[in-house]
Amino acid sequence: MSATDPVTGHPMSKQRLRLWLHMLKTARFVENELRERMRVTYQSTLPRFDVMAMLDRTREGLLMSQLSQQLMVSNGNVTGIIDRLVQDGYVVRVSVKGDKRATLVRLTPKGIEKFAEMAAEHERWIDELMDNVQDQDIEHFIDALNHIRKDHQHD
Amino acid sequence: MSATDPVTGHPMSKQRLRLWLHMLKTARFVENELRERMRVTYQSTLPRFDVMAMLDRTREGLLMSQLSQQLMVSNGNVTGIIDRLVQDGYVVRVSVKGDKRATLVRLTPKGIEKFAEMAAEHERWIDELMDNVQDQDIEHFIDALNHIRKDHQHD
DNA sequence: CAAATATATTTCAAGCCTAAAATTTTGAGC
DNA sequence: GCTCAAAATTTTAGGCTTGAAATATATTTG
Repeated sequence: MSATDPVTGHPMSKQRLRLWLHMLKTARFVENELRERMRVTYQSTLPRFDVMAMLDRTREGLLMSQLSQQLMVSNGNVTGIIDRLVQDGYVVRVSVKGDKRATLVRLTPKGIEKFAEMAAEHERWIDELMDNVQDQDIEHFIDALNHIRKDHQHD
Repeated sequence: MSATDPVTGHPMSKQRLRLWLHMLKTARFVENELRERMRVTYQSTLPRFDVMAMLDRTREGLLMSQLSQQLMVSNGNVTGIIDRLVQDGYVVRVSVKGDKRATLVRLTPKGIEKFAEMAAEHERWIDELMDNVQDQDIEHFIDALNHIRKDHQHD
């Protein structure tokens, strides 16, 4: 039916499935930790943090469609998250002159300041959660991850 | 403040953050693909598949609390997913004699059959999505993943 | 045994997420 | 200018997810 591992004789698909399950479990573990810390420390969420991170990298602002594309989430989803960030005063919607359909979304000064604080803490959390991963491993690890998406995605 | 990489001079925390972002992106990509295929092919979802996979491994059934613990999701969450699986006739709730608080959850014959079909297809999907990952890499990859959870979790 | 505490589960409110439909605006082709 | 397809966004319905409160039962302790 398909390729088998020359050493173990197991089908490759079983190995890849095992890899995927481990990856899922690890990602879930880290995400659960980060979510909880975001909640307790900042009364915020990971999706909100992700959106703010994108906006922080492009201070001129981003279109709703650019946001959802970059974050790999649906359009409608971003609408709700931005609604709440606007309510909290971290983000503003700015109309795009020349195209009444589009909306530009930007961090407010308050949002920029808050994000800086959160990002620094977020980085410390990751550093702590991953303190078992040593530098020489990291590049190989990232290579392997990119390998998975190669041929499928173009970012 | 913290350790720096001897080669690049960058703080380790930046490297780890980069690793985490790549991992998140890759996991999200695979999950999005799988979700879509589950939806189109089986009119089902990944969370339902995960629950059925757990139940398939323990045919005598599992307690709600065991399910939520193993899957690393909340109690209330599992309640809803089981509700829908019961509606579809894939799962039954069985009362535990000797403890009226607890509920055992089991796959029905229909559920067992359906899961076998879905699992086979699921494995093929993973195999296809990860066809860039070769066998010699996989064990290192899994090691690195487990390294992250080490000292934090005990499963 | 009664009271308090712990355990198993469900319910609830709120946020996240998706696909699909609806809305509004833009841009081509006529 | 009109018509129609494409584009940007929001809305909607339904499922997933959480933490916290509620419910019911079991166990421990005084």
